[in-house]
Amino acid sequence: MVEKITDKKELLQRFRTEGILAAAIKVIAQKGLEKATMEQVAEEAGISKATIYLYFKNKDDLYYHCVMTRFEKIMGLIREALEGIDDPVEKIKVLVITQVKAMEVEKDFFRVFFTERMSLFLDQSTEFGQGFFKKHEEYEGLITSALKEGMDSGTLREIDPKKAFSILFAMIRGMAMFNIICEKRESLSSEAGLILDVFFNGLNPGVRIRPHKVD
Amino acid sequence: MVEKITDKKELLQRFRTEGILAAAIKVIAQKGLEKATMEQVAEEAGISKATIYLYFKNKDDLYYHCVMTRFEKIMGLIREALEGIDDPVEKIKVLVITQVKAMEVEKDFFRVFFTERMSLFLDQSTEFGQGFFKKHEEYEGLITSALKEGMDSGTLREIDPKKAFSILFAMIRGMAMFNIICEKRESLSSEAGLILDVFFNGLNPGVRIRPHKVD
Amino acid sequence: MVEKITDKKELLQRFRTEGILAAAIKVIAQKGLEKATMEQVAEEAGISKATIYLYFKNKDDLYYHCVMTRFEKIMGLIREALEGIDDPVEKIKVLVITQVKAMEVEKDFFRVFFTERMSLFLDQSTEFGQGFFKKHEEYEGLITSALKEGMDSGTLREIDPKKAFSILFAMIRGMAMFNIICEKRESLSSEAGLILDVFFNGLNPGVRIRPHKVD
Amino acid sequence: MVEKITDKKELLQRFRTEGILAAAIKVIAQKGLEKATMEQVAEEAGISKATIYLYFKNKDDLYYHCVMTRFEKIMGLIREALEGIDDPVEKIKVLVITQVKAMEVEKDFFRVFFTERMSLFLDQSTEFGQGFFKKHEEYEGLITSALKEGMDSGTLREIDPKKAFSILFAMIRGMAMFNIICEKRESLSSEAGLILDVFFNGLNPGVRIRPHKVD
DNA sequence: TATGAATGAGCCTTCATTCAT
DNA sequence: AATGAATGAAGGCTCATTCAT
Repeated sequence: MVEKITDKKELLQRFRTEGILAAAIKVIAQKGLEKATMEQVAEEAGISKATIYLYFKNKDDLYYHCVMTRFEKIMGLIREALEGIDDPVEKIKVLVITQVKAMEVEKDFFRVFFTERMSLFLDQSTEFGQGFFKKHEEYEGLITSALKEGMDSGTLREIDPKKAFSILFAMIRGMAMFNIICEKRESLSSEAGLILDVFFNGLNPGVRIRPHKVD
Repeated sequence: MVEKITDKKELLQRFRTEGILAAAIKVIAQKGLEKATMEQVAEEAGISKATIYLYFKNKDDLYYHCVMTRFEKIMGLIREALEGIDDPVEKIKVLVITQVKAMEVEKDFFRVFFTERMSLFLDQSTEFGQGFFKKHEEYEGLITSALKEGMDSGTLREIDPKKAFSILFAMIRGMAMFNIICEKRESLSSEAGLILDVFFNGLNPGVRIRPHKVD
Repeated sequence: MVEKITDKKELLQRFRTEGILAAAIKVIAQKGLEKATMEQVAEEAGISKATIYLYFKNKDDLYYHCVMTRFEKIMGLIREALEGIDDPVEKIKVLVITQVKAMEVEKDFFRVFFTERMSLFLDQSTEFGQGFFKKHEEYEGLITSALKEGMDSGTLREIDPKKAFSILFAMIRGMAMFNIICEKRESLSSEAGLILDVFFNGLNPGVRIRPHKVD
Repeated sequence: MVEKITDKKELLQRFRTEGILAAAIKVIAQKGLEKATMEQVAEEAGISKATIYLYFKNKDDLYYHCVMTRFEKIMGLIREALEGIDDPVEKIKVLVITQVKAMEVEKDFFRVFFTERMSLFLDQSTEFGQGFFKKHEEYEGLITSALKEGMDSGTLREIDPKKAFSILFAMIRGMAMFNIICEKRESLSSEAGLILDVFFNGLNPGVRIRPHKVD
C-alpha cells in the first residue's frame, strides 16, 4: 500500500519534472538561454515559477537537465540503431547519421546549446561539468570502441582512437553548428555522407574505398 | 600642420579604442562575457565607464569589435604566413597551423567566443551578424581558393570546395574548442598535424601520401 | 470560501496598489516628478523597489495612475455634491467650488501635475493620453450638460457649450495654477466666487444678476 | 578704437547667444525639454556642446533665457500694438489678440513651456523664479492699467484689477494650452473673440454690450 | 574663444530566488 | 505540494557638466 503511494508520488514527480523540462526546452529553443526567463518556462509548463524550484535547484540546474535529457535520448537512439550491427565501419556510419539526425530534429535547442553558455558544461570543477563529462565519456566510449574494432581488424588505419574520436566529433559538431545556424539549404543529415567520406577517405586522390550514401 | 593635428587625434582615438579593446578582451577572457561588466572593463582600461560609450555603442558592440579584431589579426597572420607559398597543400597546412596557433595564444578569449553568445554573430539580420559574415566569407575564400587550386592541379580529390572548407573548418574549430576548453595536456597546435593527416588521408588504411609534422 | 480567498487577494492587491500610489503622490508632491525616484517611493511605501513593478509597469505608468486616481476622486466628489441639485446655475457653482476645493487639498500634487510632464497626458497617440482623454471627456460632459440645461432654460446665454466649458475650465485651471503655485495669501477656494462672478456676469457694468458667495 | 573692439565682441557675443537660443528653442519645441539634449542644441547651432556653457550657465539657464526671450518679444509686440489706442476696452481687446496670436506662431515652443518644468519659473526662491516674476509683473501692469482705466471711466465694473487680470490671463493661458495641445480645428486666435466676449459680458443673458470680432 | 574628450552620478528596470501560507 | 507575493542585487546606459589644450 505504502509502495503504491510512493509510486504515485514518483509518478507525479516524474510527470512534473518532464513537464517542466519540456517547457524549458521549448522556451529556451525559442528565445535563447539568456532571454528565457523562469517565468516563461513556468507559464509554458502551466505551473508557477516557484514550483520549478521544487524540482530544480536553479536556472542552471534546469538547463543542465535539459541538455542531459537530450544527451541521454540521443545515446539511447544510437544504442538502438547500433543493435545488430557488427561491422565497425558500418557502426560508425550509423552512429554519425543517427547523431546528426537527432540533432536536426531539435535544431533550435541545439543551436542554443552550441552557442550559449557551453561553459556551464565545460568547467569540470562544477557538479554540472562533472556530470556532463561523465556522459560525454560514455558517448566517447561508444564511438571509440567502434573505431578500435576497426583498427584492430585492419579496416581502419591505426591512430590514437581518442584522437580519432575527437576529430570525428569535431566534424559532426562543426557541421551541425553551421548547418543548424546558417539555415543551409541542404539538410544536415544529407551532409553526414560527406563527413564520413572525408573521415574515411580524406581529400587525397586515389581509390576511394568507401563511398557513403545517406538515405 | 593641420594634418599633424588630425594625426594626433587619430592616434589618440586609436590608442583609446585599442586600450579599451585590450581591457575588454582581458576581462571577458577572465570572467566570461556575461559576468564581465562595463565597469570592470573601464577599470581595467583605466578610464571611466562613460568613456567606453564614446568609442563603442554598447556592450554587444564592444564584444563584437573584440571578436572582429581577433579575427582580423588572425587573417593578417595567415596572409603573412602564406606569402611565397605556392603549393596548395602546403598552403592549407600553413593555414591550419597558423590559425590553430593563433587561437592558442588567446585561449581564454576564444573559450568565451566559442561558448558564449555566438548567436550574436550568427544572426545575419543584425549589423553584427552581417559584419561577421563578411569577414567569414573572406576567410572562407582564403581557404577555398587553396583547396580549389589543389583540386585543379589534381593534388586533391574533387569535391565541392565550400564543403571541403566547411569540414576543415569544423575540424579546426572542434579541436580548438575541446582542446582549449578541456585544458588537454597536449598543446592545441600539436594536434594540427592530426587534423591535416585525417583531412588529407582519411582513416582508411593504404599508402598515406602526406604525413604531416608540425614543429 | 473560495470567494473569501479571492476577496483577500483583491484586498491585498488594492491595499498595495493604494499604498504605493499614496507613497508616490507624497514623494512626487514633495520632490517633483523628475526628482522623485522609484527608490524613494518604495521606501515611503515601506516596500521594495521591485515590488512597485509588480503593480505598475514603469514610472510613467505609476505617475499616470496617481493622476487618474486624483481625477476619479474629484469626479466622485463632484457627482456627490451635485446630487439633489436641479438648478443648472447652482450646479455649475457647486461644480466649480468642489473642484477648486479638491485641488486645494492636494496643492502640492497638483502643482506638479500642472507644471511637469503634462505632455504625458496630452499625447493621444499613447495609452496614457487616451486614458486621460476619456476621463476628461467624462468630466467635460458633466459640466457641459449643466451648461446646456442652463441655456435651454434661458438662464444662460446661448453659446457653444463646449466652448463655454473650455473657458470655465481654463479659468479654474488658470486660477488654480497661480494660486497653488504662487502661494497666494487668499485661499484658492475663496476665489471660486470671483471666477463664477466673471463667468456669469462678465466685466461689463450693469445689473449683476448673480452675485456669488462661497462659504 | 577700443570701443569698436568691444562692440565687435559684444556683437559676436550677441550673435552666438542668439544662435544658441534659436537652436535651443527649435530643438526644445521639437523634442520637448527633457528629451532635448545639450548635444542636440549644439549641433543645431553648429557649435560645440562646451561652447554653450560659455554663454549659459547650465541647461536650466538656457531654457530660462529661451522663455524670457519669447516673453520679451511678446511684450514688445503688445506694446507696439497698443500704440495709439486710447480706449481701455479696445486696449484689452488688442492685448488679448496680440498675445494669443504670438503664442500661436510658436505653438510648439509654448506647448513645452506650458507642460514641462514650469516649476522652474514659479519657485521665487530661485534666480529664475525672480527674473520671471519681474517680467510677469511688468506684463501684469500692462493689462492691469488698462483694466483700471476702464473701471475708472465706468466702462468696466469695479473689481480688484489684479484679480481681473488673473482671470483674464487664466482664460488666455487655459484656452491657449488646450488649443495648442489638442490641435483643435479652430485656430487659437479665432477664439480670442470668445474669451473677450465672456470676459466682458459673461454668460448671463441680457443685452450684450460688447460683441467682439477678431479678424 | 572654442572644443574634443572625459566623466561622475544616478536611475530605471529585470530576474532569479525565497518564503509564508 | 504549490504558489502568490516580495525582493536583493546588479548592470547598462545617459547626460549635464568640466577642463586641458
